[in-house]
Amino acid sequence: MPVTIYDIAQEADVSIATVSRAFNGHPRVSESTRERVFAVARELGYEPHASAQSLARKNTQLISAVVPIMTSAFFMEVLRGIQDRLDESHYDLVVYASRTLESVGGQLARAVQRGRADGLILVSTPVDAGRVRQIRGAGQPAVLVDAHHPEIASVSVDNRLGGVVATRHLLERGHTRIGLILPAEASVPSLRRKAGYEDALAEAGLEADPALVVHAQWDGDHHGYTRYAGYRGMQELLARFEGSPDGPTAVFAAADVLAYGALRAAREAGLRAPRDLDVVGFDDIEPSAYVGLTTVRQPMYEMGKLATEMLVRRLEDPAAPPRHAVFAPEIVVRESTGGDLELA
Amino acid sequence: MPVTIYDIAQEADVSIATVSRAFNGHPRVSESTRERVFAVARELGYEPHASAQSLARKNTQLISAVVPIMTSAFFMEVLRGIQDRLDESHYDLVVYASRTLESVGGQLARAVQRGRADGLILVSTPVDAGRVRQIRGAGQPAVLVDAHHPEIASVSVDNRLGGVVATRHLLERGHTRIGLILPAEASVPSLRRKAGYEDALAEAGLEADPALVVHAQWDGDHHGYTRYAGYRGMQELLARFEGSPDGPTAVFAAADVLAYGALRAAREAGLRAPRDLDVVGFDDIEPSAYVGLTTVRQPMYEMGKLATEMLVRRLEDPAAPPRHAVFAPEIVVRESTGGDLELA
DNA sequence: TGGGGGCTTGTAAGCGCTTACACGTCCCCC
DNA sequence: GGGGGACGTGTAAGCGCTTACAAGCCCCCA
Repeated sequence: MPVTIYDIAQEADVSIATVSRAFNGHPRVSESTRERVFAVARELGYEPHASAQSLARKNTQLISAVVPIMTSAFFMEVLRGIQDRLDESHYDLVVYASRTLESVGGQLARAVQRGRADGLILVSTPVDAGRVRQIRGAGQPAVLVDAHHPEIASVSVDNRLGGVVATRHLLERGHTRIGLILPAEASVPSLRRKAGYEDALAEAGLEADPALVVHAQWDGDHHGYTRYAGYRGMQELLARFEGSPDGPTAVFAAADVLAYGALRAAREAGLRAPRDLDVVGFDDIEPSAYVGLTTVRQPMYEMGKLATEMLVRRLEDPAAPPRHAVFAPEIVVRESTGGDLELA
Repeated sequence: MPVTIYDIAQEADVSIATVSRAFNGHPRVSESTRERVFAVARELGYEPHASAQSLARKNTQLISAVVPIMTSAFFMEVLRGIQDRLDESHYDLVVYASRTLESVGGQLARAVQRGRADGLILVSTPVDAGRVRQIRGAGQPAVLVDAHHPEIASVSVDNRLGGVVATRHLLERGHTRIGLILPAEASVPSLRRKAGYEDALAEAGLEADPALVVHAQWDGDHHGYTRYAGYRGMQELLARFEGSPDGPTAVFAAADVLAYGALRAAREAGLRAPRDLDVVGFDDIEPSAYVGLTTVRQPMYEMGKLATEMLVRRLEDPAAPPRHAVFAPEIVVRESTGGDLELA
């Protein structure tokens, strides 16, 4: 039989209220009683019952995170940040990793069920009016990561600036014919990156050539964010300029995974980065360091940490207004654009 | 104010018991009543309160997974398997990602708190007698992944066989001087892999040369499973045979991350795989496909899925005996030992 | 026509905790 | 010496559900 607060009360010869107070650090419990209660509890191996506490306290000490698995490597980093911040608190983390953007709705519904969790972190999930209603209806504070909505707190990166930074880097290396590989399904972040690409070109007095922009074929998975999509995208780009002298001498892929595929396609076509072609990605997920990909870094770990920080703060002080934090992305120059090898 | 079962009962003019029955699909509720209840519930936006249900039903519909973050890429795959199986059930997942093996104890304690979750999945976490007691004491079924203990159900890979397979592959490619890079902190899996390495050598009539085995210097992180450790390990291996003709012509790294570092060190020393040196890893985490690393594949996704399957089964039928599933690892030949490039 | 049985529903007792309110002590000070 | 606080503790009412038990109803058959 599991031992309950009643067993402790009886054994320590006090009421259950006192046991509860002792366990919750209530100031008005005499030192001697407290010690006796703890002694008995230790002896009997008592541990409060989480569900019972949740019901009585009206909070679960749980935070839920909803993430589309499409962002796996990205998500790992965000998760690390979340966990690290959570370790300093009393919250545990419930993860809803949906496989597709369509299933996010269902996951979200589970995440915001009454009495399930106290707060919500939504990663890389676009929110529309319906979602906002769903979230607000739940009455739990929420923070978006890698997404934005005026009514909900968020942590993201300046995607447009990221596009600018990537493109400028390529321009500085002397390129004027710069290809752009986007995911087929145009997400808001990818569109902002494209805008940055165009802005940087304009800044340099260059006109954007639509022929240099490809929306990488979507194979139905991960909403177009796959190596395969990047591979096909690069092939198409190369095919467009076959035999022409106007082909791209550099490529900006709107996500690292796309860049990996692009690099592969280039290699198969006999083009090596950076010898024959410069390639820049976006995200800086872990493998990028291994493969030496120059990329625009999103501080994923920090984003997860900050989002959690904001959420925990809101939980402690519900009156705190939602904030919108925007990180400035930085370029990490590696071999794919002639940078140095990295040590480790 | 949140709407409770009482509101529905009142509005639908039935007792709360009937509302509860209707929601739980109890057979003895008339069709008309059921419909009325649902109609009212939809109208009022009712949703059962998870904590209250947990308390009354004595189950939480939550499963907790404890993972050392050291296995991040590995864990991602396992997590995918867990999630996919969980999606078919009513369980949600609480993730305890500890940063070090030391902190696993604390995470475990939280995971098995009374009333927190119904079952437990422990990934890559060695369990000793104390842990077993901790787990059994919680009274919730548990399954280990990438670990083993006679008393607890588990899903793992035959690590010794993996070592054999990796080494045989190298032997078949004509190598006789095969280096072995292990993590500094000898874990059970890594020791089994080493045993396999030795067995395969013996099988080929070769004697294991201790000078070819290095325990990669530990930088305090991830328990020795880092690229940096592999990098230093490879450097040491090369240093040992500097100027000697007996140096290794191939290397088996007991984990992919170690192999990444080893490849880097080799490259810096002017050695390219597979031109000058063959390299085989272990795990087949995602980046290995990108970098073209030949490796021994652990079916991480399947392991996560099966572990969850076993756990859910135990939850449905507590009498079911714990099983021990062992997968046979397979080698995936890629460029680092002269294999083909992979498409995507 | 009366009694038994199957349906449907309600009553009420938990599940294990938290906490508002109240009560009794003891001490201090005027 | 009596009143007012502080302090420590107990009583009991929830928190929002589930479910055993019982009751009412209707129908059927002897």
